[in-house]
Amino acid sequence: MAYWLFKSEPNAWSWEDQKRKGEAGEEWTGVRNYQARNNMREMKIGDLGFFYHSVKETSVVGVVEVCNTVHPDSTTDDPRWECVDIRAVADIPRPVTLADIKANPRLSDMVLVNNSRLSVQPVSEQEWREICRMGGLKEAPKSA
DNA sequence: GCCAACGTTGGC
DNA sequence: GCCAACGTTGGC
Repeated sequence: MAYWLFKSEPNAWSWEDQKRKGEAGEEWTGVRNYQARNNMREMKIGDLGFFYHSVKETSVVGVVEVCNTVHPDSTTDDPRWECVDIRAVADIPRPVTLADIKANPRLSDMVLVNNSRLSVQPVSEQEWREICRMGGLKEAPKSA
């Protein structure tokens, strides 16, 4: 069971859009970066992730679950690009901003802080619990 | 809107 | 295989 973080610019694909897809979830398309793709290759059904709004809000706003392992990205014919499917699991009661994360020494090793351009990134269990706590989630959501 | 950081492309 | 040029991302 691993933890991840998915970044999206809300103008392109927002947490609201993701929630609208409900239980069925949606393909996480559009990744054109090898490192991010390789992270998706590692994902298993039931892995949990944070949904992060980049650019405008710069905050963690939701929790998602991986509901389909990696497969070709339907938005391109280029066989190099693959993606997983994710579905919304829970709102973060109090969104955790990038400023909050940067201000927390326990999170100083987060990829989000040190490699801001990687759009799909791993999150350690400690980081996962800390952000859940900061966001007002009493306990980290369990996967179905 | 600017710019730093990073990734990719392509000439040599 | 190196590196300059270019494009994109994303924080501020």
